[in-house]
Amino acid sequence: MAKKTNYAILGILTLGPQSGYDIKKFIGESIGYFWQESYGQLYPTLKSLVEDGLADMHTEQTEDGKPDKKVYAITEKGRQVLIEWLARPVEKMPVMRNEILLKLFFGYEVDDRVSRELIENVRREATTSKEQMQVIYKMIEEQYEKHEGSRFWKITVLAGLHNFESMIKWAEDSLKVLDGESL
Amino acid sequence: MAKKTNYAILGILTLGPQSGYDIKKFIGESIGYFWQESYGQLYPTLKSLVEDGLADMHTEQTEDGKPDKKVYAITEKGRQVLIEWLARPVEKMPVMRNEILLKLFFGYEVDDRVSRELIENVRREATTSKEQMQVIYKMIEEQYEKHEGSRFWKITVLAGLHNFESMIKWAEDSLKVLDGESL
DNA sequence: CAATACATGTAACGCGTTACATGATTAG
DNA sequence: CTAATCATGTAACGCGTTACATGTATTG
Repeated sequence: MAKKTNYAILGILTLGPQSGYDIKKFIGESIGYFWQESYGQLYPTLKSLVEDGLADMHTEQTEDGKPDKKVYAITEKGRQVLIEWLARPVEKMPVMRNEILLKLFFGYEVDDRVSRELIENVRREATTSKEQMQVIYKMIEEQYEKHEGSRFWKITVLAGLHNFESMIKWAEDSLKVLDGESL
Repeated sequence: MAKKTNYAILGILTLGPQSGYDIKKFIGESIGYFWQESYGQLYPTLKSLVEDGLADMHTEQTEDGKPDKKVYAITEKGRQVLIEWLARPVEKMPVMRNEILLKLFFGYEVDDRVSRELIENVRREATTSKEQMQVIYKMIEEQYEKHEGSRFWKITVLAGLHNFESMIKWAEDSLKVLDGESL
């Protein structure tokens, strides 16, 4: 049960019974900016959750030619396993491998314009992402205020917001440093 | 040559000929907060770099019982491959999987104290890391000002600095949101 | 006396992505 | 008419970590 995918799925199932396809879609529309799953992980994991008694499955007929929809629901045991994981402290933050920083670190090997473009690209993308985060934040405030999860969802969006904000500031500072200015 | 390890090693070799052991050590003392390599990757990759003519290797006798030190140096071809990679735009930022945010997202399933502790832990660790980054930044200013790489190294340290700063701010804001305050 | 630094390497394992396989329906 | 959406799944592949294997010298 070490694999995080298990817990991600169990967590999403607390929001209601749904299919693998639904889960993938939900991820894309909510936690996608800090978590993702592929079908190659999703479907086998759902199967194993049922085998371990952490989820139940029942099929739903869809009259037309589509394959039967398999709807999964979290069990009481599953909820307990999830809660136990949530309460466990995070072992260690895995050291991210940041390709952009790696390239910048060796920037002395190339023309300054190469590094400058790299940084400006980050600024552009971070600016767009920040705006999206702001929209999502307002959406939660307006549409999910009553939901028991709203405070927690705001917190995760806030993380993205602060992160992209810091990237924008970093990009601006970095361009100055590139030009030889001292901060 | 898709594997990033290749370029990381080639980049480090631009700073001078060195062994696999040296490279690992260098990573730990410099880019370790955004890049890491294990011996399981390092040694086989070094071998393949030599096979591809991107690096040269010669052994150095160490009189005592230690194994012969294998010193690697980047070749002209290796430098060209590195530069070509540096100039290539970053394809896509790989979506990080952030376990802390995943836990917080499902915070409604547990007592608030669980989430609060998670956040306070982040703040503590980020505070320590930020201070370390500040020390490193000053160290670069004082000891490497003359090196052609200093501007680029400052930029990468700045990224860590901004990142940890934003995590601290996020943690503070999040604790307020947890208490029901609106931002 | 134990742990850490020095020094190199391989094998096994697990996780995660991508590509493949299939096929109907609906929206542009 | 073509692309996207709905819907499930498997197989292959690659990357990266961890554990194993070996052995000396130095530092605390």
